[in-house]
Amino acid sequence: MKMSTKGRYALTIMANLAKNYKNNEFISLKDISEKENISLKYLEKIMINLNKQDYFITSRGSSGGYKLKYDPSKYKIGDILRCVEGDLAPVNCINNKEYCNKKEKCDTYDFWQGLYDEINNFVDSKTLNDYIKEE
Amino acid sequence: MKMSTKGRYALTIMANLAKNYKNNEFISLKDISEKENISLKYLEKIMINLNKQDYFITSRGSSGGYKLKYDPSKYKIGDILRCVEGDLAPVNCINNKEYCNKKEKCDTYDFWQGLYDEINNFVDSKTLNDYIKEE
DNA sequence: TGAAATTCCTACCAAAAAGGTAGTATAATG
DNA sequence: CATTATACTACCTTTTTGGTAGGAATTTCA
Repeated sequence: MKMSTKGRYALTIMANLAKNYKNNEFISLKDISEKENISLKYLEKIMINLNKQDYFITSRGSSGGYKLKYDPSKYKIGDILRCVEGDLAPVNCINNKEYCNKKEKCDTYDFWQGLYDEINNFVDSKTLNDYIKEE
Repeated sequence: MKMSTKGRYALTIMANLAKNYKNNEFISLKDISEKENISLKYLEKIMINLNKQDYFITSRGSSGGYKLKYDPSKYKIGDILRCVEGDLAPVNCINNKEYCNKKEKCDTYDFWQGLYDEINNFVDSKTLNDYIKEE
């Protein structure tokens, strides 16, 4: 039950931007790519998803890049992860009635629902602000 | 971040055996396979992993099968899942120092560790007894 | 003004993991 | 001794993961 690199790298990107929030410069993906040793092209691809949200102010060209549009405390880590990973349900039958057509609820359903709630509660209780505070 | 069918089916198998604990008959995988509509051969493969633990009394041949060796309350769901899925860490760098050779701890490390703890605490707080009580 | 730097966008691809199937040996029952 | 069930090994197809490649469009800066 692993988070994919998409989720991990998305949080890494956001963390880098959060740390730079008070400094008013743009941060380029190239900077993050070099600092974190992750392929630039792969970061770009992940950024396409993140950028569908109302998360950033962007600028192209030399000395361009991204910066957070809002205060870091406004960004729930759960939202960031769901944005690139999709729903965080540990099994498909949660939130997806078409996946399982059994008439009766499975014996194991409540357990999976409980785990799902636990995961969501945790990731939604953390924001980018909590995160950079640990510096 | 999905649990694989191995984890789901393993819990399904164990739940079936737990429900049958007070009845002293063996339950065959064929019974479970038909009841739950899962391939028998796949269940056998999953059972090979579970059977490496000291979980069952088994019997081959006609009217054979499996039954739980101990009281259902002795089986933590976390242990069952880890048995077939491996470690439940959401990212590889937890519990696997060879995976990441960075000298300094990543900014995101504490978040992932926290999620890992949350998941383990939940799955280890549930046993097969909790589970069948919900019937 | 033009070269360099950067985001933005689409397509493709190789390796790994998921999710099985097949076949056979071994053991117990009736 | 036929049937039923576990025990074990090998193989295989599809999907997902984790990228790469190439080339716009846009902005800056020398």
